[in-house]
Amino acid sequence: MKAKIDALNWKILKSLQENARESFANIGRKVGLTAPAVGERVKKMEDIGIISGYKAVVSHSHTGYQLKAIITLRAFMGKLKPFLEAVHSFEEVVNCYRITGNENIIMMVVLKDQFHLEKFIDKLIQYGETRTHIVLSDVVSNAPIRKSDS
Amino acid sequence: MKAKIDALNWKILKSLQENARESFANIGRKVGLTAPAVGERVKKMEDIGIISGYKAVVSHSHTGYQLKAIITLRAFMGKLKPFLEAVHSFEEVVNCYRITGNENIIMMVVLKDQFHLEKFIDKLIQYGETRTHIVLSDVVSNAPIRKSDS
DNA sequence: CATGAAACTCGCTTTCA
DNA sequence: TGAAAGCGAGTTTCATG
Repeated sequence: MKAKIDALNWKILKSLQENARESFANIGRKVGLTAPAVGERVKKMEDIGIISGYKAVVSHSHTGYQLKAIITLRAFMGKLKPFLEAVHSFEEVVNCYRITGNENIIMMVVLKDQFHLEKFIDKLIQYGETRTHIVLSDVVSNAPIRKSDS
Repeated sequence: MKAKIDALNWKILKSLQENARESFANIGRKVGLTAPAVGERVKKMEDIGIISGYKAVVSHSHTGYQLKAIITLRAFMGKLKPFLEAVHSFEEVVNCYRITGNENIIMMVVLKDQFHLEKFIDKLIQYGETRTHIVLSDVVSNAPIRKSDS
């Protein structure tokens, strides 16, 4: 689980979180290593699981999903498991977490418009009680993990 | 805002969302294009804003943040703006949204342990009333944007 | 298509335990 | 002395005009 990450690896992680397509040669120039050395360190971090992948960030608004919402769900008796299985097939759901508290599920969803939202909520109603919050603006979006100043 | 994305571009987006470091040549083989053709399409999607970046996904648990929480904030009078400025400097905050409803802010935070959580909540108390939900498990994590079946 | 750059492999060297 | 890490050269693959 725990892994010692030295200062050089933190610099590499910073760079890859800012631009995952940056070349190892360029990263090497910034951190003071040769390209193969960077490649080796990156591969090791992938193997250990520190780096779990590389994703292109696709704009929701540019792909037709203008509306974002946070929806909490308080699942009915016996309906939590069916929901957990079904949620993977809901294309609207970007993030979904099981949480403690009165509601057991919280999810971030993207939608085309208010009609789409209405239809989506209707789809959820069989699983439990929902509460919906419209997202007015993104303040912080997937901030990079930085070196913990412990 | 809205941009026509054809089937080929959706395939390219799918590939880049699965692995942002995949070479254009490889993507080309999968979708039936040459490398330069893929490069051109990708560049255009970057210019338009459909692709807004490429990020390495770094594991929270492997970097010392074992605890995840969702915290809502109901800001005190006059404290919302100061919070919105300060939140960018909070390394614990991965996502933060302004939302409608009784609470005006919701954020996803990563923490080292329960003591870290306690300290973080103390830091928030000056801005408003908080409500904390511990994340028990990730059900869906940054799901890729797929073609809307409209 | 052609050229320059980048990624991978390998063998050599240094360091530190 | 053995393991780990970086470097440099050579080859293959890739990006871009």
